[in-house]
Amino acid sequence: MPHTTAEKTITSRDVARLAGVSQSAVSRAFSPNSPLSDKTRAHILQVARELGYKPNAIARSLVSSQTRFIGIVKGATNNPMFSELLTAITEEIQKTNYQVLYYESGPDQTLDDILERIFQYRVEGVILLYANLSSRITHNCRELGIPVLQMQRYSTNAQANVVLPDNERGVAMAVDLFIRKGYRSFAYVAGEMNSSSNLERQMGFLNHLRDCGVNDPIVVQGDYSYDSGYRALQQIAARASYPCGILCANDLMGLGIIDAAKASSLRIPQDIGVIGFDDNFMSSWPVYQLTSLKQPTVEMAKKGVEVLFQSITDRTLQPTMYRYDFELIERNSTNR
Amino acid sequence: MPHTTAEKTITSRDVARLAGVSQSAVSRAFSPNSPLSDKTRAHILQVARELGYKPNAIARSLVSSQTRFIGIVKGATNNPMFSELLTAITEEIQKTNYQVLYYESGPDQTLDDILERIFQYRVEGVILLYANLSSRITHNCRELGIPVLQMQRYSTNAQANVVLPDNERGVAMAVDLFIRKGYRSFAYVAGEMNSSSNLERQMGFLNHLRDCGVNDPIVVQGDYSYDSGYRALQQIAARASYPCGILCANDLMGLGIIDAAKASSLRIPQDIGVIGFDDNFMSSWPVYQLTSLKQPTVEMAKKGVEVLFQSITDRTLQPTMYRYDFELIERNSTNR
DNA sequence: AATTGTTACGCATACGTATTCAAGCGCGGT
DNA sequence: ACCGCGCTTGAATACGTATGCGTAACAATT
Repeated sequence: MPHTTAEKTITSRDVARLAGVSQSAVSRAFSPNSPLSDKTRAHILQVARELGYKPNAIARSLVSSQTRFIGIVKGATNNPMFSELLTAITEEIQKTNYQVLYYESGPDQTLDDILERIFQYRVEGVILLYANLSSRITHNCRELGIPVLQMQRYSTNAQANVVLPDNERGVAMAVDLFIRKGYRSFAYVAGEMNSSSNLERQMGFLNHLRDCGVNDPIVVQGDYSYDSGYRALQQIAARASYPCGILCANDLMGLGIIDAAKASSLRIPQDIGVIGFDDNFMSSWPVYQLTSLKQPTVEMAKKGVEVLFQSITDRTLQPTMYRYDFELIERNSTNR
Repeated sequence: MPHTTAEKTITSRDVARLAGVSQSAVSRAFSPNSPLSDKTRAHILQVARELGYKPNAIARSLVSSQTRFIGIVKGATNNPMFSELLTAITEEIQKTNYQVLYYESGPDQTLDDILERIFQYRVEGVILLYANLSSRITHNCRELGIPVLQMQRYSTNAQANVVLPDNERGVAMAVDLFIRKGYRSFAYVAGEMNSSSNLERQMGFLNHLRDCGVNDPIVVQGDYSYDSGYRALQQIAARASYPCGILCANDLMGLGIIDAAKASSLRIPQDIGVIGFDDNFMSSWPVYQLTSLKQPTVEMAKKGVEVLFQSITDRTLQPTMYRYDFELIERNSTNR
């Protein structure tokens, strides 16, 4: 398609002509470590500014075969923690000279389309921001030699860098707190079944309880949503003995539990104690005061980006996994 | 920097050689409307698949001077509505053959950096996703002829396309509901002062109240946060007569109001009625049941993207503004 | 003054694709 | 048999930049 505007784009040649130097000099003027005398560099930059010249990153990408694109693919979720992560990761990438190509992954069918874009735009690294999707993107990216970072998702056959919380130690902290506070019966409200976080948390919870001599915790299937937490309480109430410690695979369900408990005139924290994951901003609100296991999201974002860049720089590097400790934020929901 | 991997990148020439055609034929094979016999096209695509060839979008951009990038700049906020908007807009763009370059705008100093990236990567259109930042990006983009879409933010000198809710009619609906339900005194909890949404809502509320013969509503300054809403109630309680209808510039503050009211043993909706904006997902939770003015975010995202693309296609087009009606979601917080 | 070492800079080319132009081809109409 | 037309295709070029290589300029050393 032809240019519809009459404006001519200003190239390094235009600057060169006006500055009385060669095009290469202009190019070097914009590459800090290129050999060029301070004097001419200053002159060129001056002329460039007057002309309103901006280097064309696309052309640069073509010749250097470095696009400086990082693809971020985020799954559908309304858990605010993923938005937090997105923000933290993006800010981290913005500190470098890389750009974020952002993709929203809806139902599975869209994955092929996203993959196509990632390949065609020669994205140098991919960050996966969801806990419960297939690992197809990881697979295909690896096939093409594109380094991958998975946040919040464990892979056994991981050909990807992985940054996630230490769920096992997290649930241990939760169990210990429950026991220390005198809760004697236990329940787990599960998140989506194909979520690796949920799997680890559920297994860890049951295992650690067994180690503590508890063999019959109630397990209710939820789906990470507030509503599923709300409904879960009714199932728990039907079978629980009190005081009962309820661990939820995320905060949203924990908040649902609390509201349902109030509606059932179960007392928190006397009759039931609740612990969630992720420390959503709502959890600190006075009506909730939900005890939560908080991930060091900013720290994890930093590490993830760092590791991904290492993989990009050194393509022979083996993918690695980093576990981060939760911080247990004690609030009223366990304050017996 | 030289390639660190030994893998050679596969180009259209490689495909051409193996398929026994010219490079131009390969190029045409991947452009649906280019003249090429079905037979050779099929053959080329077949060979391309075998070789694992993917067209290089960067090179394509260079020659066609169409990057197919849309820049999205999102402001710092933890209002979930902006995440919703981001999702909706991104999905809409993904239906086209454009890519999203995503930027997170922190404090004002980062704007220059973001602008630099937008220009250097030859972004074809920019979407601004915040209500309370300066219009510097809009200005600079217009100078360079880049079309801009502002969501949620009105500009008087708007050289930008603008999509936002009809705040005036929204507050009118709120006032009418309050009056119909019998609230006789009124208060407004303001959002950040440099937010255009807040300005319109505040002015509209006061004006429409005056039209209804109410001249002395209480106005409390908040900052869109839950906490500021919580604190606002105390100031309102000190001066209000009951029943009092409180309009909040967003839901988060409304939720704060509700929690604070409960703590002060003020009854909702008998003593005070609360209406917020944006219908956050928390607002429908049973403990809150906050009446809210909901924006048709998906519809607005669609229109915004559509308008932006029109501006990109026809650069002579004058920027336009679109107002969308709120939907009043009545819940218990006004159910006197 | 001659030599060496160092820095500054221009020339030419390459990156991978889209597109213009012209050529080749088959085919039907006069 | 000739011309003209539509359809395919290839050759050549352009997009805007980075960079290897060679040379010129200049400083430092003998």
